[in-house]
Amino acid sequence: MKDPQKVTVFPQSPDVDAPERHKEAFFQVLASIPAGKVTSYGKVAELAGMGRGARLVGRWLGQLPGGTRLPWHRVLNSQGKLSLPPESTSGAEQRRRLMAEGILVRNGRVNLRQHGWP
DNA sequence: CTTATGACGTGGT
DNA sequence: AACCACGCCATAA
Repeated sequence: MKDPQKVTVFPQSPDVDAPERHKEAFFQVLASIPAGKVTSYGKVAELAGMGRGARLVGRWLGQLPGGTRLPWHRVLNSQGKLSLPPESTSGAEQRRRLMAEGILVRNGRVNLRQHGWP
């Protein structure tokens, strides 16, 4: 328990600190995506036990600090397409990083058959 | 309290 | 492949 104050006396209280666990799991999953591989927002959510939290994963990725070491660039949509605008700074950076890991990006998309993880 | 808004996903045209 | 309509869900307005 992170905060003893939140330990409720009500047996059926809502799980109020689920978001904290989710974020924790989210970081762990993100950090475990191997170089040279990619996964999807939905898959990250699933692996982190967030259910249908794909959009939330996207939000959190966008909030990562600029200098993070976490491989945010290895997360694409379920079709293997980069969701970041290709002309944007971050979009170009994502493409650059993927290519640098030996992942071919053609028309803003990568081959999941080849680089999909898990 | 309602609407709008997404680094989303799925299913149908 | 491209588009669209919904569903989803936390946040913002």
